[in-house]
This record gives sequence, C-alpha cells and structure tokens, in this order.
Amino acid sequence: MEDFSFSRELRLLTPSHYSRIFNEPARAATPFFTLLAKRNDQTNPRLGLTVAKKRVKKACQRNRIKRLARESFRLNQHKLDNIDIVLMVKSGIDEQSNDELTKQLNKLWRKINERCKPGAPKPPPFKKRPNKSAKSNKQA
RNA sequence: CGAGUCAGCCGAGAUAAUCGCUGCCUGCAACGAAAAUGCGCAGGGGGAGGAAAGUCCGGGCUCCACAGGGCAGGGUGCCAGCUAACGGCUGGGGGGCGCGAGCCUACGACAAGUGCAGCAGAGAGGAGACCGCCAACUUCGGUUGGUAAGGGUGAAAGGGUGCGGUAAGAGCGCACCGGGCCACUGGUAACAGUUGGUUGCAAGGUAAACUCCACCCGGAGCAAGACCAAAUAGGGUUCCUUAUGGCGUGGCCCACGUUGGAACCGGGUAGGUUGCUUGAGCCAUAGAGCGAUUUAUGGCCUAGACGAAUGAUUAUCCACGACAGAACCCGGCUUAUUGGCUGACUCACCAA
RNA sequence: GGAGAGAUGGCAGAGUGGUCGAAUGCACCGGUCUUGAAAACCGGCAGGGGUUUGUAGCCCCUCUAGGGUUCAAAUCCCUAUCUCUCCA
Repeated sequence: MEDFSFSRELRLLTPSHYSRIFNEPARAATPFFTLLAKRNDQTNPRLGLTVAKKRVKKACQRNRIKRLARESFRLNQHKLDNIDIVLMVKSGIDEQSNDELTKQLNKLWRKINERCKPGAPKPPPFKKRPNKSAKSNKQA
C-alpha cells in the first residue's frame, strides 16, 4: 500500500530553501506553469508554491491553483526522485479549468524528473529576458 | 392573479464512499538516567463570509509623546435620543419626488467681515435709461428731463395679481396673496399656527469660496509591541601575555604576511516563541422604551493558520450552484452577487 | 496585513473654478530646402456622435467611470475601478 500523504517533510518551508533552487535550476514549462528543480539530499521530493498576486489577482483563485498543484503532487509523488521543485505561475491561469491545469501538471512532473537525472545535460545559463539586439540581428 | 414598496432569513447546494490538509484532546510505541518538550502512528470531535472585500469612518489593544491651557491643522454641521465611539443608527421637523405604500435630502450663518460672478448686457447689488413710453424745447437731425409697466441681454435684473392714480409711470395709495419683525399658543427642541399686532417690502446668489459660530480630534500602527537567541561581524569591562614578542608560510636563518588569549556583560541579524482569540460575544425567556437600544436571569464556547489549512474523485437528488477566502479583534458605511423563502403594506382589475 | 501617491491626445507631460478640446515636447502628415535623404524652418492633424448625398462648417458628448455642489467643474466634494510606491 503506497502512502499518498502530503506532510511537512514534502514541502519547502523557509526562504533559504527557495533561494537555493533559484540558483541554476533545471527548468520545465507549459503556457501557464514554470517548474524549477534541483536534486536534494533527502529521500523524498519536496514542493514549494509561488503564486504571485501580480499574476492572479483574487485570493480565491490563488487558493484554487495551489490546491490543484498540491493534490496533483500528492498523487504523483512516487513517480519522482529526490528533487526539490518550485512551481511558478503565469498570467491568465485563473481563466483555465481544473481539468486543463491538472493535465498540464501531470506532464510536467515527468518532464522535470527526467531533466534532473544525474546524466541529464546541464541547462543553459539563466537569462533574465531575450536579448533585443540579438532578435533584430536575426531578422536582418 | 398583475404591478410595486418595506423589513428579515438562508446561501463553499445536499447525502454517502475513498484518498488528503490543519490545529485541539486522548492513547500507544520510541529517543533519553528520568521528567518535560520535540518527532512518529492511531482514534475522537472542530475547521472561512454576508460581504471575510474596499480601507471610507469609529473604537478596543500596543508602543511613543504628554503639568495645564492656547495657536495652527483636520473633521462634523436641522432638532432630540441611542452608543465604547462614529461621518452610523432610531424618532421627529423643514424641503423635494411619487396616485399611493413609501423614497431622497452635506439641511448652521452671506442682516459680522472679505471675496467671486468670464462672455453678453445700459445696469451684476443698498444699481440702472440701450430700445420703448411721456413732457418740454427743436435748426425736425435730435437735445434735455421724467419713468423700471413693456422689449432686449444673461444662469441670475431688486415681491406677485387686480383696481385706483398719473403727462407717462412707479408700493405712490388700496385689496388679496407672499415675505420680514414682535408677541401669544403648542412642542424638551428643530419647528408649526384659517392666532393677534406691526412693517410698503429695505440688505439677491455663492460658505463641497475664505471666513464666523457650535462641537470633536496627540502620533503611529500586530510588518504595533514583548521574550529567547545561533553563525559571523562588531562593541564594552576585567584579568593574563608581552612588542628585538606571538601566530602563519618554511627543515632552519633571512624574508614575507598578520596583531593577541581567556572570562564576563549588554545591544542585536537569521531563526524561533508570544501577541492569537472569552468577546462592547452568541442564544432563550421576562421587563423598560414608539424605536435605535437597554436591564435581569439562565444556558453556550463557535477557525486561530504562519510558504499559510476546507480539496479531489465517484454515485444519487434538486433551486443546476453567484460574488468570492479569516491573518489582532469589534461597531458601522460602501461596493460585488446566484437564486430561494417568510412577513407587513400600497395601487389596478375581478368577485362578494 | 497596514500606510501613501496617481490616472489628461498615439506616447510623455503642464494646467489659478470662466475666451479650455486643453500649454509644451516626441511621434505622424504636408510644404520649403536637396540629385535624394537627414537636420533646420513653416504649417497641419488631434477622439466619438449628429446635421449633409458627401466635404467644409456648425452642434452635442469626451480629461479613468458614476453621482453631487455651482450660473459654470479637467479643477471642489462623495463613491467605485485600475496602476504604482513604501513598511519585516
């Protein structure tokens, strides 16, 4: 019998946990989510949520998204290795249905797990935003 | 039955199953010398709102400031009451809207003073002669004077209607209507009055213009504040060691780099604990009051998180599920919103 | 959670209650200059609706939105919406 609980051991609790992951993480994304991840020295995966007020205005919608993410993580935790994941959210997510978001999350768990495997290639250096001059060069 | 007015209630739809979250209580095993505490597991019983929202007001609470009073600044503004307090509520008055039940109302003072009113217009406030009307004079073009009834301008032009009166007119006189002032009566008061007297009517608008009058307000906010307190940086006191010294690099000298050790003290970052839910509390009954509200007795404990808890899946039923999530706590206001229920009342039609 | 500031044309940004649809700059359009362009100079457009067969002209509305005060509101007063800043 597998354990599907979601106790405090499976969460990121302090700001220092978060800032460790923001430093050179593995990444995976869909139109409405971005996952950042890193291997940890625990025996289980851990999840942290970041739903900014800027992206989702209403407290009620923020709660809904967090619940969906936790529920999905809870059911999929045994498919994951010992990695720390931070889930971020993009604008417009509050207009999506529960079904759609759950589908995207299921894909993402698999993706991020593969990218964190020890043999996986290192991610490119973290760029804040695409370079404007590079873009215009491409057009020319 | 139709149209409408007011007041109140409910509202994560309900039930069941499985998995899951949270803090409270109980129990179990384990770490440990032991206890407390912390971690783990099992069971029990709790777990968002009428607006939790906006932060527009008012308090409690906390810290800072403070003898007392005033100025400045801000707020409120018909009267009376309720309240911890209020810009809220209740009752009453004035004004406006509606056939009506009812609804709306920043509603003190411009006769304390100062300002403002562009353009237009003759004149914009204790005024005024552009056209007109009337009289006199006239070179027949006009000039002088009188006149606020009519025209015209403007948002606004200094009581209204009628009769008398007059050269033409005019509160110039009179009647009625309206207004002002003083009594009287009713009312706690605002205010009201088919009440009496007096006054020809003179001082219009604007205070969400300055201002005056009356009353109120110290400042910041739980990210307030209190306690514990690593690592590392840094401070103070005492003692010890000593500057041809100690430590590091180095086999050693030379050389180069560095300036000490111990104890105690307070300040305090990360982090943790607390503030944190029993309160101007809710329910019932009885009394006071038109009512807001209040008094007495009895009963009840109803979220307290902190990367932040109520969800997911399945089945059945229906009104087919809106607005929306506590973060120190209350009293209001305002705004968002699906549908349903209850009570009181008004109008229209029909019947009796 | 609490405290505060703001919203004006395509963009930035002034604006004492009155001749304000609203200075100024950028942008845009036209012209002068040039072989052509840039710069400079001159002029213009500033949003929507109505009137008109159409244009010009004229009229109405519009300074985030909705009310109110005033003869008159971008400006004063309420209410809402949105944006931004600060506080551990």
